[in-house]
Amino acid sequence: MSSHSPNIPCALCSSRKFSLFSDLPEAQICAISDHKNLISHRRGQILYYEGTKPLGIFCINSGVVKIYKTASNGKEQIIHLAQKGDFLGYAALLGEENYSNSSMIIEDAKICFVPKEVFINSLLQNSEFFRRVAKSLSHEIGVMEEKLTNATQKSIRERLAYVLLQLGNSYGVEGGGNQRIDLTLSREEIAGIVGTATESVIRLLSEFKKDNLIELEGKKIIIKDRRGLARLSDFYA
Amino acid sequence: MSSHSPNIPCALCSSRKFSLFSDLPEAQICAISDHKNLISHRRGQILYYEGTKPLGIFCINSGVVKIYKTASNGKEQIIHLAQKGDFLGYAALLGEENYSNSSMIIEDAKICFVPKEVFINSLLQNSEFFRRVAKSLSHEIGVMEEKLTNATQKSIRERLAYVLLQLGNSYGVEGGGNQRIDLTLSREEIAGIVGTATESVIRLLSEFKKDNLIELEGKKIIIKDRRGLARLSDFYA
DNA sequence: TTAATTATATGATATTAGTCAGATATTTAA
DNA sequence: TTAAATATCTGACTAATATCATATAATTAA
Repeated sequence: MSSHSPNIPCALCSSRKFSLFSDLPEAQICAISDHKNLISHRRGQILYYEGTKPLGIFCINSGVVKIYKTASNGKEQIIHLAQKGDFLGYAALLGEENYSNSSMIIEDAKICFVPKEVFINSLLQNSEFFRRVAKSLSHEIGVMEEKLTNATQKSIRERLAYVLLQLGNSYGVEGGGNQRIDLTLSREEIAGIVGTATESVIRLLSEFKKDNLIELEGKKIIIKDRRGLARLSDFYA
Repeated sequence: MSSHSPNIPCALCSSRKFSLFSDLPEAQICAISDHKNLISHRRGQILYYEGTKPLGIFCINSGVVKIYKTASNGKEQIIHLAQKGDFLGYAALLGEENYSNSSMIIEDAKICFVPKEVFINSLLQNSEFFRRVAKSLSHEIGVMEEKLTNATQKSIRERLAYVLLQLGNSYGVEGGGNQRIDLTLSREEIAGIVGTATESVIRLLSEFKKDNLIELEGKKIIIKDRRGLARLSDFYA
């Protein structure tokens, strides 16, 4: 399923500029580069499972990964979609806990694995790097607070509209005045992001289409009216 | 409203053993001690508001503080109840962002304020301390993931049962085979923790009482049947 | 103490969203 | 290519929970 690719050095990595590694000094980049492992993954592959022990961190070079928890009712709550430049698993590592979530490739990906010791040593040798990692963790907490508040205080319609806008921001491709979400998600996965039933997503997408807010082309969603969605999402920005 | 108390040194602080400061070396304890400020707060007082700039961190010596976000519908989502030994505001500080939430005293409290520079210097001078803070941030992320998943995948009844069990764990006083939650929360605040309407909390509490799971004495809740609540919460532990 | 305010409680109703069932479309595997 | 499996869609129904209204109790202020 997964395959090792030519191990391009971090110094030449095209996604590094998007990542926490972006300003690391030469020496540390080399140390990490020497110990990392670039692996190609196909859609559907699991990167790690909730409850298992983290042995290092993952750094996404390309592709998209969903981070999710499986609820007691069997449904997936998607916490986050991670892409190019994002780090995965460093919270579990720094928290000295097992993974609190699972992760699965949803768009073919190339991902580097950096062993725990190498990553931790980099942090300890470079407090500026440590600060950036802490900053990222802290930011994540604020994001989660926002998600929790939306989940409890907003309707499914509002949340779906908001999710579409966010997907547009992260994966949108402009064209003909519209914005095409260039990411293949099943209705069930969209439901997992919103935190609702698959049928509800299907119904609401039909409704949004009828109201000329979006266009549907199979699994692809094209946003036609961002303002309209923003109004619906109760999120004016 | 608030008053300065005799500025007891951190070295003698009774709540330090519960906090991230617990294993700090003597020299740093003194540095912090020299710059901190112990202030007494009454129920209802605001410690800080969402959107404002953090100037330091708060360390709770005694009392209880609610950390919450105000949703666009005006309702409060309570993120967390903080007590003795808990740190507040360090995520915003390390995230170099304004506060992502507000905090209000709900049980008269004594709280130390440690200025930003003093706290950051301690982190940079002591990487073990920095690691503990990062560990705490990381743990918090896992907790928030769990809360989000519960919010989207569980019913209000399940969530209320679970919240009562948690309040019992944190503020419970055993007696007569029962567990009294020794914390005054309005029904509205409980609704804010669960993420529901006040009337729903009132109704469900009445139902739990009818089913002999709890006892109600004004605002105080006595848990009579932890197993029953655990079963109801769909959380078997 | 009394009045005013606020919190709690309960009923009635409306709305939202979940579940179940069946039809069609799409994807995958033989 | 065809069959099987899976995903999407739609309708009908149900259940959960929010909202609104009103009554009572508790708390606060005059």
